Amino acid sequence: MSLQEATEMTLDNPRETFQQFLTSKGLRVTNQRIAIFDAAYDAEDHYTAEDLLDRSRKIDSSVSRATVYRSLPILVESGMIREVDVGLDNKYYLANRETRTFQAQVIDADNDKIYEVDAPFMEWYGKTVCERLGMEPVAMRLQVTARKINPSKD
Amino acid sequence: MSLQEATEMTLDNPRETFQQFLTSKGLRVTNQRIAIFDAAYDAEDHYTAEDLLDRSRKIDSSVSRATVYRSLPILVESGMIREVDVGLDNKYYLANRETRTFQAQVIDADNDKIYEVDAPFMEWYGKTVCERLGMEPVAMRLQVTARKINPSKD
DNA sequence: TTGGTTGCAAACAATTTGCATCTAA
DNA sequence: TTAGATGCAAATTGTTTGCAACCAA
Repeated sequence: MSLQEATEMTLDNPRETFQQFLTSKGLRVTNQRIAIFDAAYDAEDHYTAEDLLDRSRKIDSSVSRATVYRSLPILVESGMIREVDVGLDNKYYLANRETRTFQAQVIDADNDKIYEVDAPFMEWYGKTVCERLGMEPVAMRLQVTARKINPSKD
Repeated sequence: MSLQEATEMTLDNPRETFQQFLTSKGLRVTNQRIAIFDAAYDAEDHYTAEDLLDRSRKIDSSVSRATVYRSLPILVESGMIREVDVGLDNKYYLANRETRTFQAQVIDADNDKIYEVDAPFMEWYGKTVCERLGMEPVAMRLQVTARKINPSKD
């Protein structure tokens, strides 16, 4: 395996990417941070801080609630997960795997389940809205609360 | 003044409208609720529950924090005010005067100031996003965090 | 070696609730 | 008259913080 191949492999491995992020910021690579990262990046769906604590502890039982809360902003800043605050009781988080187009959230009004939906031209739309105020978008979110049209089947 | 004129006047008066809402729901018209309503509907800008408590107390000093919190959902349900949760530390509220087109929120990333902006075709867009999931929109929100393009002047 | 990191428990801040009292209808 | 509404203070919930012990670099 060439050095170049090794480098590429490394960059393909999300955990390595996260470790490099930590190092580049002068932060330490601790067992707890790796356990929390693995739990956070593996998850299929949205999760709360408390969910993440449970999942992290299955990997490293020493993980504390405080460390989860202290790690979440780091994970978000690294771009490996996204934060989604839809105004429910707590904030939700989500692994940020391939997605690059803008995502909208649809919240089922009957069970608070969150769906992520591609909304590509949202980007342009947000920019338009900002222009009227002489501003430029830093982040944007379309959030739709909705209800199943035919609730016979759930 | 005819009876018809009197009725029209009544319906034009927001406080009367709110009182009628209370009565129609079998809720009592109390001094505190009216004071809170007046404070809430008069406000020019967004406000928090705590802001509203201060404003209400200037009208009726007996208003308690608990009553403000208990009244807010009623005010929202009456349609006289709107709730805007942009994921900042607390929820914001806003008098809902004439507006009928869809509103987007632009949050200044530098000072957390919230701007309400008309976004009429959002309505259609939200519906489109929902259709893919076999749902219909109950409420929707476009929220854009943005920054002044030329921050020389604030 | 040593400054960043951790777990713990206490602290916080926003909101909700139990209860005795009050009051609109 | 009486069920709904209120004020107060205590409780709850999600999150943050101070601090002594710990450990990655």
